[in-house]
Amino acid sequence: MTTSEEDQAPASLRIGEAAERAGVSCRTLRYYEELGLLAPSLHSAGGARRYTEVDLARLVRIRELQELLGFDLGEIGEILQGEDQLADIRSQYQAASTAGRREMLDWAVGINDRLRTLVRTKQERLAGMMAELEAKAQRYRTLSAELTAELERSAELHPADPVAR
Amino acid sequence: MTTSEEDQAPASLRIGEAAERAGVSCRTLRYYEELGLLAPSLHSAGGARRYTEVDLARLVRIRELQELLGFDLGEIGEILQGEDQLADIRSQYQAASTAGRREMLDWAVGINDRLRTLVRTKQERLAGMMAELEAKAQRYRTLSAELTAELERSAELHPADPVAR
DNA sequence: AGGGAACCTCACGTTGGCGTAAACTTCTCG
DNA sequence: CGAGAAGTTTACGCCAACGTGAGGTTCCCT
Repeated sequence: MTTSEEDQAPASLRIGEAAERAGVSCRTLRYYEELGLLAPSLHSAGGARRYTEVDLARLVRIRELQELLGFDLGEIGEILQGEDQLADIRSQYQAASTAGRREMLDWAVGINDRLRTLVRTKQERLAGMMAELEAKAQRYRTLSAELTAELERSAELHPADPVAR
Repeated sequence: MTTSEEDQAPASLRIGEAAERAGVSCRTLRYYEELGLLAPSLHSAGGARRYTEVDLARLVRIRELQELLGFDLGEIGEILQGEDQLADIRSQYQAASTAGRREMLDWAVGINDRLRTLVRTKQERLAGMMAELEAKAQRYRTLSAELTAELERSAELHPADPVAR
């Protein structure tokens, strides 16, 4: 009956495992920590970093903001900060005044809006690019057919083609 | 009767105009030229760069490959190179042997396929991200409603609120 | 218990993609 | 035709985002 604990296993990963699963280097993880982007939620007795699945999810999030949306690590820090504050609100719901909560919420909503707009823009640009690429692919198919026809004509003119075996 | 000339006007832009229209700096244009990515198709008598609309389109293409797809300038060079060769095929159609043309065409098709796959992948990841963002936005709306309700309850308990004017 | 793999903290090195200053020439417009 | 704006080359500068040792500690497995 572990109903109230759900997934209590910390499932702690060492830095090498975490890095490999996210497709980055150990150095990158330590660098993110140095920038205050991602701190392992646990440490071994000897001081080795231990990452949870939650940490890993955050890492993946960072990489998406970086690679997909093209933010630099400073901007990513600001974005995550707002969300972290909101997470705090939910867990310690009494911590802030109503007005303070409203302020934080509005801030997070603002970021969310901007992100969604940015994603939409990227989606549209990508769609445009995809259209061009497909048009080009179509032209390539035409060209390829022409070349094949040319080759066959040439084969008819010179039917004797020495082929081994 | 300029039927056979169509758009003969070179519409040549100076480097500053070209840069501004593409949203980059002059230095960037010179740098791209240095890397062999983008050469102005014309020069003034004194040696000043003159860009055509075609050049500008190429510049926009470079920027899309860079910002949207995240290629570095070296990779972009390789991509453009294949397409340039193919453009050569079409204009000087006699220049290469049939086999040679087939080879170039296959190369360009390969690049096109890879690009389309990459764009598709990005589109899917962006869609996933958008879904998360919208889910989050929905949660925010719920939270906001709760806060508003809380505020109104508080207003009923303390109706006397001194307001100027 | 012991030994190799993995981890730790400095701290300096590297690379891409331009920014910027200097010294000079060219363009363009009144 | 003259002058200020814009362009040219050359060359050093700069920052983000890590890479790469060095030298030492810890983990973990048998």
